[in-house]
Amino acid sequence: MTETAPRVEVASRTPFDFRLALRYFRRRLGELVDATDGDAYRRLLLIDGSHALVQVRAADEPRVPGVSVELLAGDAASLPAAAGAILHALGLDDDLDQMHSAFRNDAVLTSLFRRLRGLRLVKTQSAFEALVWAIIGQQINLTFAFRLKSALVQSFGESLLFEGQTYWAFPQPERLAGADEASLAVTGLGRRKAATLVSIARAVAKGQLDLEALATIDRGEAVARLIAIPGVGPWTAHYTLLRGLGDFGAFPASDLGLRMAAGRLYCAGEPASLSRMRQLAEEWDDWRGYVAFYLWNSPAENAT
DNA sequence: ATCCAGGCTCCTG
DNA sequence: CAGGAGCATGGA
Repeated sequence: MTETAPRVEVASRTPFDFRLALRYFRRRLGELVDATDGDAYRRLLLIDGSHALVQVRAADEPRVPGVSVELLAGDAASLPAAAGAILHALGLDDDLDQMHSAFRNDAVLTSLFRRLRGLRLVKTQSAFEALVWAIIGQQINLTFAFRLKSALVQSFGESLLFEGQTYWAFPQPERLAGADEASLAVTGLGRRKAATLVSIARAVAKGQLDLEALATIDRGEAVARLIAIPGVGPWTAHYTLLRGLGDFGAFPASDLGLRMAAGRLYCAGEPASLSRMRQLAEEWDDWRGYVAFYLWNSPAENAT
């Protein structure tokens, strides 16, 4: 079975709590791409065009924080790349100590960091994945957004059957580029989002749009380029930079969930106003996006 | 039917 | 640049 699966240990900076990452992946039932199985996270990656199904668990030795990455299926040669992808996605190199000390005089954030100690910003496997997910999630409730994502994944993503379970990779732009807008709209996306997704997928597939390269330029310029795409606004642009490219200074200030969570911490439960959000973002400075991820993971029932 | 949901666009002051 | 009116598309 899996006893002989190639595997590698990947170390993390401290603090790190794998259970919080797992909880994030489990936040909605029916998630196909980021799969969980008990205490394990499983994901089908495409590495150099071939399938690599990885299983991630907390490191065996709890005194050394990190994860073990096992290759359940695929070419053993792809294990290092897979481990690197997981390291990045789980944010194991993010310097939480630096963030903690930057806000050591901020009682609210210090309490939030303590409550979610070891939580790291979960990144997507590509900027394209974050952008597509953001577009799907615009102005609809999250439950419905997850359903739409599943439909998209099952139509355009590659899959692998392993031990009776089907695992899905997030759709490649090349595949989505060939989609028929009309039939995409039928799945509930709506004409506008369908058109936006297909046009982005085509631009990426043709090499006209290099989303990963946005990480190498000025944030303002990156946002401007994303917003130039019809159907992409500031919220989508910032979400993409944050979750897709790990730009901790990106911040979707208008996000409803953020405004609610910030409201619980700062505004007596009322959703924080946009101007308040901007003010908080100023305080949070280069860590504003990372703080946002903490807020998203700070549900009402956990509020102090 | 009515209001809401992890917005976007266009139009005003 | 801030604030507001439509707009789209299902859910509860």
